[in-house]
Amino acid sequence: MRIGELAARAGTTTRTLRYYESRGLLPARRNGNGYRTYDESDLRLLRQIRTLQDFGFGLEETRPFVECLRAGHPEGDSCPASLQVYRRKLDELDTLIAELGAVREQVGRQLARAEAARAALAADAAVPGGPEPECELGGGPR
Amino acid sequence: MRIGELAARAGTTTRTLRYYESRGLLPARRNGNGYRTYDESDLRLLRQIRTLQDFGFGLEETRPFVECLRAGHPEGDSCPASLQVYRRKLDELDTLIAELGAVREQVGRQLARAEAARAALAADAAVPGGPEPECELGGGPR
DNA sequence: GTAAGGCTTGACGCGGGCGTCAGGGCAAGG
DNA sequence: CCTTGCCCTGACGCCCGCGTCAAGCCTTAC
Repeated sequence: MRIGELAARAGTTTRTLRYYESRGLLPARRNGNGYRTYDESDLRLLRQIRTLQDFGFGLEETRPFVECLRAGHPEGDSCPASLQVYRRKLDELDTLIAELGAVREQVGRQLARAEAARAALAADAAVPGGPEPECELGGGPR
Repeated sequence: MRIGELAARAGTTTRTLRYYESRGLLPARRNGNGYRTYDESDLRLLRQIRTLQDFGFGLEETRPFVECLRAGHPEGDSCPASLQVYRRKLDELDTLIAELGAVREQVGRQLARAEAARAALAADAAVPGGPEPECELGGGPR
């Protein structure tokens, strides 16, 4: 199988495969005319890489899985190094999710506060003698 | 106030301020010798930008807040455009958090599955006549 | 013969928010 | 006069995973 076919079968591009090879992740044999040649096991490695990438793993983080498969293990995560990557990733995810949750809460509070302030302004404006509108209020609470 | 002092007072760098100016976010007056000159209101704008940046807002997303302040409003989020940015950000955060949560779950399941598989292997190995260990099991469940 | 479609390497672009270096000016103090 | 310390502009670097263009070779079909 040549590079185009492998790329198509894995739902990626030839550029990506050459990039992986340049990183030493997915080396290829060459046939007589210099073309890269792959087999089914390469497809397996590639699919492992792609799955992890979709999970947000960096390329380097996929390396233990690939090496594990190449070592003949049944799954990419059959080796301790892969499990370590899983655990690190879980920690990272938990930390990140917690941070994002905190930010979300803060932003939500800011929004609520700002909306309340605008509502108060609008109420004042509706009262005779209240402060005049300060700006283009076109997009008020609708 | 010159650029160095403003940067120090906002806890950032001169490079950052020049970058903001290049993006049109924080323009500066110039004094006789070409030095940038800022006042307290610029510090206010800068602090607004930095706060939002810390929340993970992109620079462009801070623009409505800055313009709102410059228009004379009491807060950067006193204007409808800023509220819209808040809302978009909340949506983005919710989406992202949900995605990360899903990934976290998947990775967690993969880890559990892989660990169970290794435990089964270890158990087999402890049984006389079981399959021989396939690899360096040094990092088993500890 | 030639056009097509796949393959090769090499190299630049991108996005975001700056860091960092190069090369030079301005003002004050010893 | 010289140093020190601030300021200036311009430009390249970084991170990451590729996209995309350039220029050219191999093979097959017509």
